[in-house]
Amino acid sequence: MPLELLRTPPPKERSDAARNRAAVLDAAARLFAERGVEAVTMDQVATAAGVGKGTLFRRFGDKAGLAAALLDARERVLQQAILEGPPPLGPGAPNAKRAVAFVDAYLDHLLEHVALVRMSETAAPGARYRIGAYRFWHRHLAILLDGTPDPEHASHAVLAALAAEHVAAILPDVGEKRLRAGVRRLVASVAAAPPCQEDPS
Amino acid sequence: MPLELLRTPPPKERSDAARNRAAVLDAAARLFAERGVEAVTMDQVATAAGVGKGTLFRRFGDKAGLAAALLDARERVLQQAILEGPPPLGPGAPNAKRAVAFVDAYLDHLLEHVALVRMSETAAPGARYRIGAYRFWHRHLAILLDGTPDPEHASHAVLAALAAEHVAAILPDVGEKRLRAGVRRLVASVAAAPPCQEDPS
DNA sequence: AGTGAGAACGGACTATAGTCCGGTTCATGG
DNA sequence: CCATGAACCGGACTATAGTCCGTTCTCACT
Repeated sequence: MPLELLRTPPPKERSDAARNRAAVLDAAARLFAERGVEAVTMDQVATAAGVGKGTLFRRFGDKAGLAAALLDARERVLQQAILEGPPPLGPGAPNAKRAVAFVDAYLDHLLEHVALVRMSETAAPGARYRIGAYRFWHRHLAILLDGTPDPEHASHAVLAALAAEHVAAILPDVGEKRLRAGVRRLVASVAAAPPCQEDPS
Repeated sequence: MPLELLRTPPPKERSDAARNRAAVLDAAARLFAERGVEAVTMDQVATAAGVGKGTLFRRFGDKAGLAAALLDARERVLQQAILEGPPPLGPGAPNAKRAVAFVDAYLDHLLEHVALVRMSETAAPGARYRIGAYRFWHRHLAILLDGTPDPEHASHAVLAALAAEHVAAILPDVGEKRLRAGVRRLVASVAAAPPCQEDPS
């Protein structure tokens, strides 16, 4: 028995489970695209997928989890580009340039799926900060902001300006152009702060 | 808009309405303090106040509105100190100093009522950006960041790092000390950015 | 193939936010 | 003091997220 439990790879997914998971993702993608994420209930997703609510929730946890699952593939593309892609997004460029490239790329991703990302971040309280994706972005940015006094906090602060809720709220006010420029400027000034900012009260 | 509803308007408030409003605020304050904001249902508030649910919701709109009403007095104190208090929070100090003083004071306020502010900001989607208080903070900070290329966006970005959701999430990670220092540094570097940051790609 | 353990299924069930509308109470003018 | 309309009251009602648990299906091992 102990030997069985030690198997590192995930225990194989049952065929019915796989079939239902695909059906749910398929139905959800279609419904969300048709009617908007907010307007679709979990009951509707379950019905459209030909699946019970219990199945839906056990698989994805909650509505945020379902949205996250739909975003998963896209996020992985971005993560891969960061880890192994060409500079300046990938390794090889100076940190400051990579940080700017990251926020640019992240905004591309975000603006293409605002509603979905927003759902994945806001359905549960504090959901955003618990999902693996956030951890990844945060760690990456913290490493790039290495020269600052507190890279961890600086990274959190920049990501706060990239929260879906925040972006969705200010986009109508400032527009995409100013938003992009503003975020670039933000990350640049945060990264460049220590050398020029010398004036503790 | 809720702010409008909270000020006793010119059209005289009926005596029974006033009595019920006071009873609700009283009961809500007590219950929230006793059991935590999240754990208290609107039904419980209504019952404890000796009032029907209809009354509760008509008066305060939703749970966010109730939380905002409870915070109203405190917020006004801070707003008053900003408008007419002594420097550096009030008028008279240089803008950069006032901006730092503002985030300090705002964090004092926020950390004292995280749960309540969080509820007022997150109960409804996008609630934070619609309530009058946010508008006030944003306008104030934008004026102080006048020298930056886009004060409006810079102000939004700093406030993003002060969102209750964000602060509540990172506080366990970084602690109050680093949080305060990080935010101070953020606003300082944002305010100081244009003179030192010279490197458009 | 037969079989048993356990994972997956699904729909009834619960909890809670927010809505609705008929009945009641207040403030004003006669 | 009484009539009257407007504003307010309150609890039954709706909608939806999320849970529970008896039943069904898969798969590995005889």
